[in-house]
Amino acid sequence: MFDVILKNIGKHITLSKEEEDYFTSKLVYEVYKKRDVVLEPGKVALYTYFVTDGCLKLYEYDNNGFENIITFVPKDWWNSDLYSFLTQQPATQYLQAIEKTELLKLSKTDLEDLYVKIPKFERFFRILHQNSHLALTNLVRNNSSLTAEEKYDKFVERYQGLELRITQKDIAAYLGITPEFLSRIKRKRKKMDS
Amino acid sequence: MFDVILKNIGKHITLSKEEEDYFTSKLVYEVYKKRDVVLEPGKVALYTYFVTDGCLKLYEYDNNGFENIITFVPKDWWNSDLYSFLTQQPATQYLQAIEKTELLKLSKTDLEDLYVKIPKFERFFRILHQNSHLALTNLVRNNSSLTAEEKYDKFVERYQGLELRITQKDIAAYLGITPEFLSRIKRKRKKMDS
DNA sequence: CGTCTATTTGAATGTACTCAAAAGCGGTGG
DNA sequence: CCACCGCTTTTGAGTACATTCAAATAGACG
Repeated sequence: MFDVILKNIGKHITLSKEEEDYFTSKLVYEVYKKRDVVLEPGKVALYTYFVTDGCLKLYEYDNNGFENIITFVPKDWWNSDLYSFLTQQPATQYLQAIEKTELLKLSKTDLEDLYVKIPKFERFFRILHQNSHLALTNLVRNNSSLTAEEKYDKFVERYQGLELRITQKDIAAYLGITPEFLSRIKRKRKKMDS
Repeated sequence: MFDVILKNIGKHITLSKEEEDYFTSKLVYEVYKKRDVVLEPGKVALYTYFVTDGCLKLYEYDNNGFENIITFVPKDWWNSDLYSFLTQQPATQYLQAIEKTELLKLSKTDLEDLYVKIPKFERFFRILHQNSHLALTNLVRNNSSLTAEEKYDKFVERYQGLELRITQKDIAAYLGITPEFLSRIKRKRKKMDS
């Protein structure tokens, strides 16, 4: 049950058996059905989540009432409403399963304790946020220099096969374009392939 | 000379006098004139930079040959070509002074040593990257849901007064719009003000 | 099977871009 | 200290990429 997360952590730090046991004792396992909501606006993000199977979407509504998908959270990824989790203010984002999803959650207080008891976790999350920083910088660059068509290609490339499990509507909401326009892009693709 | 950076670090961790001295002994002070290049593509980012006065821009050229400003680095901010700094591969980004700029640089090897000798720095940079993660998530959201006009307003709001020291061309390159279009936005603003 | 939502398609529209040219401004040399 | 050069900013006209709204079709789920 903890194999996936221990392997994920093992990429950056090495834990002793005791440390692994202490860490996993703080994790709570949960299963969500398709469309189940893990976190929603108004509630405080008490946990950060690690997906062991399935996929979540992190999104919110913009001022025009459009669903704006911030990121998908597939297997082996960590996420939460980061602002809410850090400040313990009410969330503004939804975290929702787009298919049956299994995850492990870790509470803010347990994480803070973990930083103190096993400082290697400072390193682990330093590297994790550092990588997010890098990935988001790339995303910002892409979004401002690529056309919708090119963004779609990058998306397919990056999420390797995940695009087959996500609805077009959600992909459009992630790319920041209308579902209608994404439909036109895909039609064009099909024509060019044949 | 080290006041600004020690205060910056003191926001998140507390160092003893010895730790402060060890840390500052690793810093190298440099002054750049307007338009001087701090880092350029092809060279490896051996350092991460902390600006104590002035302002840098971090940018690169996209596939269409347009200058794409990733971020401005004003006083009290850290930055570098993060990918190059972490992997020690050649940089793809330019780091350049947009006005006379004073900075402190810290080498990759000294930083790695620092993580080992004073693990509190893991915490410090964990928090720093965590905050970048948060800020970049906001930026991605803004970029996909706001019009160019609204993005400009957010920019002015966020960089409080810095927009007066930056050319319109650079602001446009940061916002991902043409300088011509930014000019039209500002004209519209002036009309509405009067 | 029926309902509800997602996807496709069409036509009109809007936001931002391209290219071109004029005006403004800053830095440098005489 | 002024004049000139080069770069930035402004303005105009035409265009492209992506949206809006509407309606038809397809597909998912109970």
